[in-house]
Amino acid sequence: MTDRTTLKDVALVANVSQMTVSRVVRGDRRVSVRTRDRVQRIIEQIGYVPNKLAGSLAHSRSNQVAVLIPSLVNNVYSQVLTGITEMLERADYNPVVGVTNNDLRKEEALLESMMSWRPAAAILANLTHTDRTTRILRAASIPVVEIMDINGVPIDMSVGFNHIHAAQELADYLIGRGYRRFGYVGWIRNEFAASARYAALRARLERLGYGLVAPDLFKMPPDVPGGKYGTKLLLEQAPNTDVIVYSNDMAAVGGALYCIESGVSVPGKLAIAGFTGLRMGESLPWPLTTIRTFRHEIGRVAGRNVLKALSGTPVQKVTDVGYELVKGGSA
Amino acid sequence: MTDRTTLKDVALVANVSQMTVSRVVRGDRRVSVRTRDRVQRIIEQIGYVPNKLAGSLAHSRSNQVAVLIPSLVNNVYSQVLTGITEMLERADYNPVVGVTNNDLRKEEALLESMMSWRPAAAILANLTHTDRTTRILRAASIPVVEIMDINGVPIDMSVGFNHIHAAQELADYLIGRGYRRFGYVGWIRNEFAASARYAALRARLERLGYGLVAPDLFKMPPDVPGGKYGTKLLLEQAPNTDVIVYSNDMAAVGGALYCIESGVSVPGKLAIAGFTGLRMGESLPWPLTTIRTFRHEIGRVAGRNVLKALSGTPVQKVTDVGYELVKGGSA
DNA sequence: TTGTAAGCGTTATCAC
DNA sequence: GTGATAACGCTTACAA
Repeated sequence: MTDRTTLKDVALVANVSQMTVSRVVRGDRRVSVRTRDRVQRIIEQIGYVPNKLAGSLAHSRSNQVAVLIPSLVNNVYSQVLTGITEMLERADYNPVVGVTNNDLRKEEALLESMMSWRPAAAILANLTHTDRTTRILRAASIPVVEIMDINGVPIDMSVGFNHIHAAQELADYLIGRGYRRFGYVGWIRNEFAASARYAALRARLERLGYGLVAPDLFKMPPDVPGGKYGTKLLLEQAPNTDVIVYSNDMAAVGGALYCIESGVSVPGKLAIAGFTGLRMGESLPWPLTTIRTFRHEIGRVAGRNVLKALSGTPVQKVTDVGYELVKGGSA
Repeated sequence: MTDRTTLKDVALVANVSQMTVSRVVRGDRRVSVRTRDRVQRIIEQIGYVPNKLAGSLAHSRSNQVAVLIPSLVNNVYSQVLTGITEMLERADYNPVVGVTNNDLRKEEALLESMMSWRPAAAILANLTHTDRTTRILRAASIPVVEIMDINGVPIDMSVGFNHIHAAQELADYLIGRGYRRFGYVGWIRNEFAASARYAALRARLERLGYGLVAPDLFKMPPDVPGGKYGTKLLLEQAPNTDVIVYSNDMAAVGGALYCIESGVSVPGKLAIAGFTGLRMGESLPWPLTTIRTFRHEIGRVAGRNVLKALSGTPVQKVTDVGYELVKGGSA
């Protein structure tokens, strides 16, 4: 409705055919240097911008990638998205972003809307989707990367780490350190990965005969104030707790602030452990014991896998970027 | 290359013309109820997904909005982006996201790439751009919203608040509280809004005869560890400092943690003030004095303005969503 | 090296 | 209400 300049306009001025201009634009070799230079100058002059709607339609393939993430407020996903855009931009792919708010129906609806753009690939979070979502993705037969969790069978490819192993390793470490009375703060409904970790932690502890006190914080966002408040609640409910595991480092920092403010000695009286490995945790008086995860790396690998798959390079189905148990001073 | 089902396929099965199917898909009233129902059933059955590449080309108008933001790691922008997507999704517009890393050249390059998709509108950060960026946007004659800063003349519309006023108000408040020896921690190069605030703060203080000590932290990210380390440096350099202003709340929390760890009493010995109003600041032993800004709201208003402009509703050029001085216990 | 012609899958327009 | 036809701006496949 605006950019009225088309290939034809350029061609007219340059006194060549549209095809020649098209070739110049796409960097096709089969154009004489003289012609190419002249056409390029004219393109600059009249400010021609290629129309990829038309291009992709004709080519029946776009350079857009559908990206569906659960949340942007959660720092983890912004870092993942940063990694994704970094890689995609290099190859001139544009991410089309949708935020699902951990709602599988919304994921489905957004995906459906995005599929109309015939994206070249799709990246989405977790391995759990509605049947319809899965069907749409399968039918599209484009590269699909499911990120964060690798504990299951991906539609096409998955990139992440094993949340269950991570939770178990943390549990074992804490038990090894002698903690016995566990508390948990910060789970939020519909966060698949967090739920999986919580379940794994609880299962591990139960098998070994230890309990896990978790106040009903399902609706509480696992951020700093939530962690602080949750800690207060938990300690009121179970004053003997000797270690609290938080669903993420933000909540753990909140717990740390509660302890500092209330004079609860850490880890002497109460130990604290987080999950995610935000840089913030390193700044506490005692470095936070946590599971460091590689969010940025997950994004980058997801992006790279998309590009590889699009260029026909074979890609491994499941990529485990791992995690790292950080043995801090807080537990 | 995949979804071979087109309008034609549906039309064939339904025994109507493509136009009728097209009307049904777009919810055009001028189709008999019977035909509509039948066509819709068939669409469901054979799993037809409209191709918006073709649609937008014919219609010469897309439902994509180009969104260019400086960074996703900075929580502020993820919140803004969340607000934007929320509004756009309601009207079935998809955001195409680019991350500029505060680099105007990159902004220009990304914009150029995105313009090929003939976005219906564009949202980008700040009022400073390359000449080329401005020219491209002007030439496109689509709604353009510049967010965060409103201190200047927008290309089309702007949504944000006055960073200079905010910085001045904070300065005046702190001076009113009796602080005299100011320190500053956390500015990062190329962050236009942060730079503007720093400059305004410094100017205000100088005019009133007070100095401002700022170690060379330009390359240091204004996050929690950066704030903690910067505070240490600053106090080594100027031990008499009685108040430190941080470029954002993350850095301020870092400063707070430094004080807690080193036994520096706040605000007795040293006062602390942040900027942005993250929830985290409320969890410190003393609520953080800060300037609360409305990131989510900025995003929502930006999105709403885009939708309004696209629907022909008149929109005000400059929207000031304001800010709020939070008088906490830390200063 | 360059050009011609036939799509790509929609929608606008105007008949019927 | 419904349908035929011409765009939309580009690329593919050939031809020259």
